[in-house]
Amino acid sequence: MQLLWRDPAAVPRHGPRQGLTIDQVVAAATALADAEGLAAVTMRRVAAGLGVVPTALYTYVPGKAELLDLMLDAAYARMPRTGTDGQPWRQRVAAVAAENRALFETHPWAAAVSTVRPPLGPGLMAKYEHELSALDGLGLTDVELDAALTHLLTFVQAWARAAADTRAARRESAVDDGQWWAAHAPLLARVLDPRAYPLAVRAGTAAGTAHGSAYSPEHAYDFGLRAILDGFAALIGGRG
Amino acid sequence: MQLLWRDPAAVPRHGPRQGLTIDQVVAAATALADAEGLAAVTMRRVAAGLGVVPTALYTYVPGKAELLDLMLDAAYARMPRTGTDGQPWRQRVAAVAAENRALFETHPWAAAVSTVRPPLGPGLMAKYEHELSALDGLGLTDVELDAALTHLLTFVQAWARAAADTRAARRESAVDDGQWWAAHAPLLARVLDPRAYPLAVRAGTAAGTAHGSAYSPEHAYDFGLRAILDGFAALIGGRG
DNA sequence: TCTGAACACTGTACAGAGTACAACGTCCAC
DNA sequence: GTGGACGTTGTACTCTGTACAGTGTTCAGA
Repeated sequence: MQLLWRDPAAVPRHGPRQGLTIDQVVAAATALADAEGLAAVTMRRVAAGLGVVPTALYTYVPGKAELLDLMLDAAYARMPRTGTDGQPWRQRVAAVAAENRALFETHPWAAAVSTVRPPLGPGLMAKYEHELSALDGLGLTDVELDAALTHLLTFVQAWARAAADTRAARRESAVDDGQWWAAHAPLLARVLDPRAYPLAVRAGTAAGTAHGSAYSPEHAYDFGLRAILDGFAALIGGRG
Repeated sequence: MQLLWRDPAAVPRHGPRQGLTIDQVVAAATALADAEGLAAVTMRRVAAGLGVVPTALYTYVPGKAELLDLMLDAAYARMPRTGTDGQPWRQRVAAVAAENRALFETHPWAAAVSTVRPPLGPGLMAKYEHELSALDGLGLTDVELDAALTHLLTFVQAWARAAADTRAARRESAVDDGQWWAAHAPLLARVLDPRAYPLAVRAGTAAGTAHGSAYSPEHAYDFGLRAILDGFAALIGGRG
């Protein structure tokens, strides 16, 4: 908490000066995560990138978990915030979703870090304030405001995780979808009996041929966002 | 794949008989995950529970990832499936959500394992077939059917992850919400200026006092499920 | 019935993770 | 000037997944 807000009360008076700053540590870790994924962010590698021994980082940060918190709050702080005053509410909410989607596209690791007991820092606060403003003025109660935003953000994060997993699976399996299908076709043909699973085979085939693969992040995002907007519309409209 | 379907073509003819079965291995790993969480599922501990050396497991399973796939498919297969024929569609869909919620409550680890390129085994197929049937007959296209189910399941899984994280945070932080709040109150009061973050402070306070904590899984589930059902209603109704 | 290949299982080993701990050197307040 | 506080380092520990060589067991074919 003190770290997140860069509390001046936490800086010591005695001793040698620190050779680095917290922001340098956070920036190095973020660069590593952007380039090679969250798994590459080890204390050893972050330290090596800064020309320092691993345990030296522990004077800047109590542990790895706190470092991740700082990375996330800093990423929140850097998010571009679109001005959508005067636009219809559906566009405003869609813009919030798009901003979060963009965050997860520039920082795929951000979708993977846990967000409960979130990093209550300046970046998150600014983000929260901005996103609430997009939902304000629709006649929702404060509690509904918070719940609606939480619902929207949960969706975008879950989608981003799925999309990232899809990319990762595609990359690391070294076989593309066609080869994978070809390799498993004999067993699947024997086992996926349309008589045993009529709906599943029908819907699965339809989705697969429509999207070109079993799961299409693009289609899932469009469908999900539309469903959420319709759900909000019912909540607003139901009030008259 | 062959493992998931217990393909008889994969059993060898020569050599000594195996002292265990795949199902025993999967059951031991599942019991461990249920009791102590996914992090406790290490090859060493699973092996120890079976009275065997860690590397012996590699004759049953190519690696840890495949073991998790098997655990998940087995859990899917064991899910109780409610019969909801004849009920209104909102109840049918709510029942699907409740079944998945129950899965994540008996097996919290299931929410944490990645589900893209999912374990295409008998358990998943039976689950998929059953859940599609709850959404069938509403006039949706096959592609919409799949997308709607994916959307619903994504929500329940994301919710379950958040709920599990909430429980974990509560447990391991050793301080309850009141103590945490008291410890950080001075800094927060200095830093959370209502003039800087008017909406955030207002909505955050409202949500916090309404639920007794910053995030209420129960409320998030009710709100989210309702929003999703309303979204589906718009999709169905918009067709006439 | 005997033999060789196939296989299950064991023990050892390795690289890499987070971080605790003691030692060393630098700087400020008195 | 000096004592104590602090930054940084090197070493070490436990734990992870799993590769690899070795040992013993079992079955198919001669």
